[in-house]
Amino acid sequence: MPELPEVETVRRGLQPALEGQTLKSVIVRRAKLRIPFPKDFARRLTGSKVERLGRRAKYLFMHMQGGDVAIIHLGMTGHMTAISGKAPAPGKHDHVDFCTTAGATVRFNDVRRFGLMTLTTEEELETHRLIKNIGPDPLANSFSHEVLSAALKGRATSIKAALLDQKTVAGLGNIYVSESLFRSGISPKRQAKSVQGSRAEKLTRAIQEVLREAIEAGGSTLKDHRQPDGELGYFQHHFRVYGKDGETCPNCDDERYRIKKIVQAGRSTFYCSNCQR
DNA sequence: CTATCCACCTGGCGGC
DNA sequence: TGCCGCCAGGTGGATA
Repeated sequence: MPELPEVETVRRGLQPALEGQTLKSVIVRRAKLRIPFPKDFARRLTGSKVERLGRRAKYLFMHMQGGDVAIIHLGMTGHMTAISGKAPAPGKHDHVDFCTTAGATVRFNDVRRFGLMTLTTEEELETHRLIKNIGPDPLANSFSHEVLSAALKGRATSIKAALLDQKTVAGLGNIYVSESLFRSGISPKRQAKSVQGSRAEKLTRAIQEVLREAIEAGGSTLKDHRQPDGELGYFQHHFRVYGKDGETCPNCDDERYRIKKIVQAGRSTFYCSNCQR
């Protein structure tokens, strides 16, 4: 499911069930997702209070009283559901339950198991191996077109590949890269280093707009994504190019340039060759 | 450093 | 109905 807007939607949706609550039990039903759980994962979290939920790019953080931080990534198909009252029997892909003393259960489900959970501390969060190399979060105050231009400078790879690379900007995935490039009129095939000046400004604006609108819409539900209350996201209805190959472009509407689907770095890209240069 | 390929997993869909 | 290949919102390690 999850690019930045979906993860942010999950964070917001889990706040009522978790923030300020004490974990009565943590049940891990599978020792390993993408990476093994720390052996003391459940023990260290049990009995602690969740101070707040944070997010950096596609990573969700559970900041615990006492200084521990649980790092959670949803991979491709991970989602989290907040259940009030008695939780139903876990299904095949319900890998973890966080149960609070207030009687709520937050359940992590991940069909493909590309997600991960691990533990660190406040002091070591910024230097954690999963976190230390990722680039700026595009919705953070520190992000700007200057930061983006600098990250793209000198890079011969395509702008599509550069934006998917979490070291450039952290949080975009396959959907929102295509949508951002469309909104800024930039071809996904253009060399990253040529996106400078006004192009970088337009792209920065487009990225921020797309992400904000998507969060507002509860993210995009293609298959797996659900908000923690079970609601679907509905930003997929606002896609302009993603998954729309063969349709006419919503901008130029010119029959001669229908939305194209190409493969870059092994991933599909959707764009209009007329509007994006 | 870069680019490419591949592995990690499961499930849904289309074609035969 | 079954089998097969392909595809999917992500990431990171190996390789050249």
